[in-house]
Amino acid sequence: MRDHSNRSAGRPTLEEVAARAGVGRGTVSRVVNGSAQVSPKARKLVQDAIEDLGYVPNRAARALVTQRTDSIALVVFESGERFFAEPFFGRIVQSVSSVLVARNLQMVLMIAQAPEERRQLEGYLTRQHVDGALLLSLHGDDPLPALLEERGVPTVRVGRPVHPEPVSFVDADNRGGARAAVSYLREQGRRCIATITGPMDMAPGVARYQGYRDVVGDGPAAAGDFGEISGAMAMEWLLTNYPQLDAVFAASDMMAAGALRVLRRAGRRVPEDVAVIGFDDSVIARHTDPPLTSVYQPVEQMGQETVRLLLAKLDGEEPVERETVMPTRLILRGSA
Amino acid sequence: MRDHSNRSAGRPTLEEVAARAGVGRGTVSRVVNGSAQVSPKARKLVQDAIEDLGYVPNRAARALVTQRTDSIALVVFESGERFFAEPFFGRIVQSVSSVLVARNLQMVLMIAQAPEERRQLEGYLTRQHVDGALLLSLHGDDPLPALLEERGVPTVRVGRPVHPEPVSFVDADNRGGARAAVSYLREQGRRCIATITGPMDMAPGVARYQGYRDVVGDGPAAAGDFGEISGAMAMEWLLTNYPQLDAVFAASDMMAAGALRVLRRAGRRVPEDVAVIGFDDSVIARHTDPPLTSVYQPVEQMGQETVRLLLAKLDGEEPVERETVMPTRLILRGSA
DNA sequence: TCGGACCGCGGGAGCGCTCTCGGCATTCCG
DNA sequence: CGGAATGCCGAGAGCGCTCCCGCGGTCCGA
Repeated sequence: MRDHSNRSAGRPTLEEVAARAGVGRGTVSRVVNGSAQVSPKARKLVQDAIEDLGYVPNRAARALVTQRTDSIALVVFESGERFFAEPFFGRIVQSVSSVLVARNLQMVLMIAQAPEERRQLEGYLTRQHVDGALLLSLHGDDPLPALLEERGVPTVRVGRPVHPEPVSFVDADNRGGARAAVSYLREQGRRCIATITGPMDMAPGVARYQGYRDVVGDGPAAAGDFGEISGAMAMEWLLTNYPQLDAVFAASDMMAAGALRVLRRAGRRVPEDVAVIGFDDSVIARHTDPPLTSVYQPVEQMGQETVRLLLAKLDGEEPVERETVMPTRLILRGSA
Repeated sequence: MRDHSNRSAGRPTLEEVAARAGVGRGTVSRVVNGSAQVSPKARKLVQDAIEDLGYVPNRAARALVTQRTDSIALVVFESGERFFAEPFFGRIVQSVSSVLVARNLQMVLMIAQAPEERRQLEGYLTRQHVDGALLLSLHGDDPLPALLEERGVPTVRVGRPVHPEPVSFVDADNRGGARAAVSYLREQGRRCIATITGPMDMAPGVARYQGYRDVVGDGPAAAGDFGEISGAMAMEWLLTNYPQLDAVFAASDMMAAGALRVLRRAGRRVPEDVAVIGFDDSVIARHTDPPLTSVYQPVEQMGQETVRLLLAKLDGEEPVERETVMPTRLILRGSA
C-alpha cells in the first residue's frame, strides 16, 4: 500500500491491478483465488501489482456474484446475566473464533435476549447474510434450527436438543459426567445423596438429572435454574426436608456455590458432614471455600468440533447430520 | 414468505418486488430505505409485495454501491485465558451488541491473540470490510488505532491509551476508583497499606497504581498481571518483606483472590488482621471467603457509550475525538 | 392562460467481482 | 506435416442494489 497513482482516492480495484500488471481481469482473479491455470510469469506480474497497489478484494462484490458471504453467525440465546456469569460462553466463542479466523471467515456474534431481538434475528439469518449458523444455548423446543434448515442455512448446534431433531449437534456427555460425579459420592460412602437440578427446559439440565437418577434412583431433588441464588434456595429446601443428607450433586458450579453458602450458614461442614460436587469446572470452582469438586467438559474442543461440522456441511454439500458427544471428567477438589 | 412464484429458486430480488407491485425499481428502493418521496398508494403496494414475496434486501449488492458494509468490528486483544476468566469482556460484548442490533448493524467479533492472527486482522480492518472498529484491551503503545484512523476506519477504544493519542476512548475512572478504595482503607485506620499492581504496559494497571500512590505515596507495591497466580505470588513477597502490613489494595479481583488464599495460609485473618480490596466487582468477588470489597465500574454503560461515540463518528462525519470517563464506585463486602 | 416550481416516479448506469466461453499459441500424436 | 488436444488468457455478461437524471402531472402565482 504505497503507490496510489490511480484516479480514485479509494482502494484499487481488480481492474486497476490488471491494467498495472498488463493482463486481463480474469487473470488477476485467477491469481487472487489461487487457480492453477496461470503461467508463472503472469502470476508474478500480478502479485507484484497487487503488492504495489495494496490491493484488497472487495468482499461485497465477490459476495454478490458468488452468493457466499464468508461469514458465519454465532447465535447465543441467553439473558445478559448468564452470558456474563458463565465462562462457558467465552470459551466457546474463543475457540470458534480461532477456527474461523484460520479459514478466513468472519464471525458475526448475535445475542438474542429480548423477544424483539429474537424476531429481528430470525429475519436476519438468511443465506443473504450468512453462510451458516452456530446455535448456542437454545431453550426448550426452539423452532429456529428447523426453520433455518428449511431456509437452506446450514446449522449446527452446541448442546443436544431436548427432543430429537434432524440438526447436527455437538454436546458434552452431561449424563455420563453426572453419573460419574454421583457414583464417586456413593463410593466415598455417602448414604443420602441429593441433587439440585438445572432448568428442565434445557437439555443439560435434563441430562445431568438423568445421570443422577441413573445412580440414585430415588434421592431427593430440588429444582434450580443454574444460577447461584436458585442453588441457595434449593439447598435450604433440601436441608429442611432432608436434614439427614450427606452429599449434594449440583448441576452447575454456580448453584453449588450457593449451596455451599447455605450449608456453611447451617453449620454443616464441607466435606466432612456434606460433600458437594458441581458441574462445569468454571473459575469460581477454584474460589469457593472449600474449592469445589466439579465435572469438567472440554469446552474448547466442543467449540472447534462444532465449527468443523459446520464447515464440512458448507464445503461438502453433504446433508449428513451428525451427533458428536465429548467426554467429561471429574475434577477432584476439597468439597468432596 | 409464502408465495415463491418466481422463476429463481433463490430469494426474490428488488426487481421482482417491483414487478409484482407494478412499480419501478426506484420506488421499491425508496420504500425499503424509508424515503419520504413515495405516495401512500405506491408505498402500500410495495409493502404488500414485499410481504407476499418475503423480500429481504441483499446486503452485498447494497454494500457494493453504498460503500458501506453495515458491520462493526469489535476487536479484543487478549489471550484466551483472560478472555475466559474476565466477565468484563462478556459484559462489554453484550452491551455493545444490544446497541448495534437496535441500529441494524452486525457485530463482527475478532479475537487477536497469536501474532499471525494479529497480522491477519490488520489486513482485514479496512473500509472494504467494516464501517468502524471498537478496540478492546489494547496493550502498550499499540500502533493499530493510529493505523486505522489513517486508513479512514473510524475507531473508538475502550480504555485510555497509555500515552495520549488522537483517538476517541471511553474509560472507567480507574485512578479515582483506586483512590477511593485506598482512602477507605486509611479511614478505617489501616496504617500500612500495600498494593498489588496490574501490568504496567496497560493503562488500567498504571491508573490504578497512580490512584494508590495518590493516597499512600510511599507504600509497598508488588507487581502482578491481573491474574490470580500473580496475585498470590505478589502477596507472598509482600508478607515476607512487609510483615507489618494491615491492608492490601489489589488492582483486580483475581489478584485479590490469590492474595486472600495466601493470607489465609499464612494465618492472617481477613479483615481483622489484614483488609483486602479488589477491583472490577466481578462475580468471583462474591465467592471468595470473606466476600471481597471491590471497586465497581459501569461496564454496560461503558460499552453503550463506546458504540454511541462510534456511531456519531460514522453518521456525522465529524472527526471530533472525544474522551469519556465514567465514575466507579466502591462496593463494600466482608474483606475490608 | 401560461410558465415554472415541485412532487412522484421509472429506468439507465454502474458499483467490483466471478464465471464462462471462445480464441490464440503451443504441443503432441498419428 | 496436418489436425486435435491442451494451456493460458481476455473480455462480455451479469450478480442486486442505489443513485441520479429527466419526464409527466399538479398546483400556484402572475
